[in-house]
Amino acid sequence: MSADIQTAPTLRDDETLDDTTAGGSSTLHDNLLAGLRAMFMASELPDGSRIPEAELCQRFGVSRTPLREALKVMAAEGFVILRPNRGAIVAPIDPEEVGPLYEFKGALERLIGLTAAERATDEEIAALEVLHLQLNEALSASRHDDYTHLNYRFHRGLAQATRNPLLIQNYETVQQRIWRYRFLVNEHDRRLQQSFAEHERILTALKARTPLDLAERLESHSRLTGQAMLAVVASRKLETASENANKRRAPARRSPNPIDTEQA
Amino acid sequence: MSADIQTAPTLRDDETLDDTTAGGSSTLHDNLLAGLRAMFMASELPDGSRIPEAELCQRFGVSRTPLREALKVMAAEGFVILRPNRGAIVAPIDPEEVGPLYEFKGALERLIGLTAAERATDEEIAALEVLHLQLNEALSASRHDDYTHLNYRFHRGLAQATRNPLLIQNYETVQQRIWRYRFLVNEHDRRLQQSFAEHERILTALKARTPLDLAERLESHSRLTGQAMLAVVASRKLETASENANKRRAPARRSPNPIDTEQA
DNA sequence: TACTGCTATTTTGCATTCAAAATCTCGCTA
DNA sequence: TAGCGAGATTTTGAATGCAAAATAGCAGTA
Repeated sequence: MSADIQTAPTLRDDETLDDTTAGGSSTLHDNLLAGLRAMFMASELPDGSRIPEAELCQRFGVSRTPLREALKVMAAEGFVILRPNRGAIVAPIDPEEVGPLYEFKGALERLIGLTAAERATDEEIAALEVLHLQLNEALSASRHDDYTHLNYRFHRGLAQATRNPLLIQNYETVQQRIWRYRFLVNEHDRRLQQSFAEHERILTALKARTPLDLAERLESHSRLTGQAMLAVVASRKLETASENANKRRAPARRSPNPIDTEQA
Repeated sequence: MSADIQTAPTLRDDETLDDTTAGGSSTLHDNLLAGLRAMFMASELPDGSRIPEAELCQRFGVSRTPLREALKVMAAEGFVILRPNRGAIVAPIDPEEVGPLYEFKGALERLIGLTAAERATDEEIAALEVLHLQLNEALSASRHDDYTHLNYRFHRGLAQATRNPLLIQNYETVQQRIWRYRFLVNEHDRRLQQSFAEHERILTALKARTPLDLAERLESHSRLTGQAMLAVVASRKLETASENANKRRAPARRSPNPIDTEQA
């Protein structure tokens, strides 16, 4: 009866940590939720766009009932906005939410640092080191997209090392919400170099298992990234302020203009 | 067209801060969600008990569809556990989750302290002072239940002063999840006295608008409460460990045995 | 041509229905 | 009497149906 023991205590790559359905036997609803989340992570749906129930039903091959259930959950998590009688839309990209998002994330990072330093297993630390090496490779090769993905996994791994399910879940959600704004900072080499240097120190603190130190470095890392994003948002805002004098209904769309401000 | 301006900037008492449906026109689903949350706050459903869809449908006068939608959301928030094909149950009281819950809450408290100290309006501070006075009255009169409710509102008010919607929402959820465990500490006068003293210092720091100080006091206040609960949990566990040698399926039910350990 | 108001179509919210799964009932056997 | 199993009943998960709301289309007017 016992499942095979080959479940190594390393960082799993993709998983839908949905603690809501005990047992794990997949209901249609849960698969849908996973599928939708994947779509969001892949940025398949343009932000602000209406979510056509019918279309998605087709795509996933289900009826409207389970789809709508999934959308309600996504709405509760902030990825979707439900307008009564007017359909669901992908939560619009809103520069205003970057601040609160990072402020909140900072608090979680700190807790992650405090607890992961003490609770991470040696295996987990080793796995994080591997990720760190891959991060370095991606950076050297200027594979920015890889870097971003690896970075995501690195921080998720750290969160998981805390053993606090509530923290893990909430951190994951925040990460996913921030994911949509990554274009604000992604392609910029300078910030990436800096970010990697911060990771270096993070890993050091983790290996030293010094909670306060790790907490401080994680929080700071997050804050710096957030500030970099906000700087872009701010410049973007100034830039579009004049343009939008005539053209209504144009909420700061993405364009290749990431970061070139000082980061401190 | 403009609604009346009489919406004073004080702390509102009861509200269902559900940012998920923009606009605010109530859908059945949302009312349901509010109703269910109210039921949970009122502890109307015994923990671990099955949630009879049919019954609740009757009670709320709706069909199963919107009810199930609401349950999915509650499940995502951790109040309900969905067992595929076997119905939903009220998330069982689990002493194991008190630790993670408070650990997480601590991180939020800290952020609340840091930000509320700077962002609270004078009106909000005044409103919190009023609550504080009422808290005092309740304590003096040994109206413990009132105290607990006022305490809930006090901390919610503080959270709202941060102006961070994400923080406000998550804090509210955590508060609600902890609410179910309040019996572990509630009726005990000693902890209440201590708690009130801590509030005194919190309010002082808030009025002085000293972020680090307020953060430290809030975090500490939360930690102490959490520790008090955990102490009860621990003693409860010891106590029932022997009893449960024979009687299976008895997950530490409530009984009048709150706190008498040192709190520090 | 730009705007208003009316009708047709689509989309949404919810109720109902239906098949599959789980639970219960009760007789049978050891 | 305790344990087991086949069938009936209940409950769940999901599809479908239906009324209300919103949207689109279009004719008429200024």
